[in-house]
Amino acid sequence: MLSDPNRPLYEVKAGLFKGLAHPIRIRILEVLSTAPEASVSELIAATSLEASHLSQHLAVLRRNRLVVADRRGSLVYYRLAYPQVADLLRVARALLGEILETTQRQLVDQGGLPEIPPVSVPA
Amino acid sequence: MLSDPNRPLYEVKAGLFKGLAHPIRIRILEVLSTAPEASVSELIAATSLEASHLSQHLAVLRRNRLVVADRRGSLVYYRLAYPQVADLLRVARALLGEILETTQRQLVDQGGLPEIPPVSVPA
DNA sequence: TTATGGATTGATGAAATCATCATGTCACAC
DNA sequence: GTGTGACATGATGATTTCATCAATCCATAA
Repeated sequence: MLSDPNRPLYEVKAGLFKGLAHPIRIRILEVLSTAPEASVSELIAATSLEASHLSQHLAVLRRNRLVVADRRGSLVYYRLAYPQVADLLRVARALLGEILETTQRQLVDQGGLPEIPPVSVPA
Repeated sequence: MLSDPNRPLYEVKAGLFKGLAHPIRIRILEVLSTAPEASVSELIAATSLEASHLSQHLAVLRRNRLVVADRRGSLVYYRLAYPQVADLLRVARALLGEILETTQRQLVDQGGLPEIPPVSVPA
């Protein structure tokens, strides 16, 4: 595998997922999936994060080419770099729904009552 | 956001991506996407990893419910926990293709010759 | 020019992850 | 029972990521 010509590709792909591997960044991308764009101020409002903390995560998303930014006047607007990012989130949500549902059912089947009422998957 | 009822969902979803955020694990999932199942020995052969190292990554995948294992005799067979995992990889590959293509084009447009010939996206 | 609001960058320590190696478990043969 | 092959788990340092805070940059207003 070390000499696999596709190896760099796996790295890049893993980098893509790495960009997604944080709740805050998922949240940011979800917001940008529902609106064509959002300024940093709007994102601060939507996430209630401290500016610099949000900015750090935006930098990660930029580095992994998941979002693009452009400055207009004194504000910076962010949007998804590709519509496929929204696709990815959609597929992930579908998979997640399956996982949660199955896990839930397994708990019930094992005799123990589910501790938590069936979770809805709105996000 | 701290009081967002969907917050735990973002965490679970991020956990999902976290499970994917490593080249080796991507590689493992790609192998399992093309075959209905594979034993650990077969995965060792496919990845040329040391047994315990592979096992660690398989544990991560199991914890994040991306694969399931069952033991038959003295061998342990792994397969994707849900077909949607393959979907996710497919969508990721499509997005990755876009990213690489666009990045490539931007480099050319900026006047510098691309250092690397156009990358194919077979994996 | 200075000041101010909006956003990013840099530096720090805490926390999680990765890679390696040693140990432990499970199934089967003897 | 012992031994062996096939995997998994635990412990360790090295690396990376996260969260917080201070400092900086950039655009506009005064």
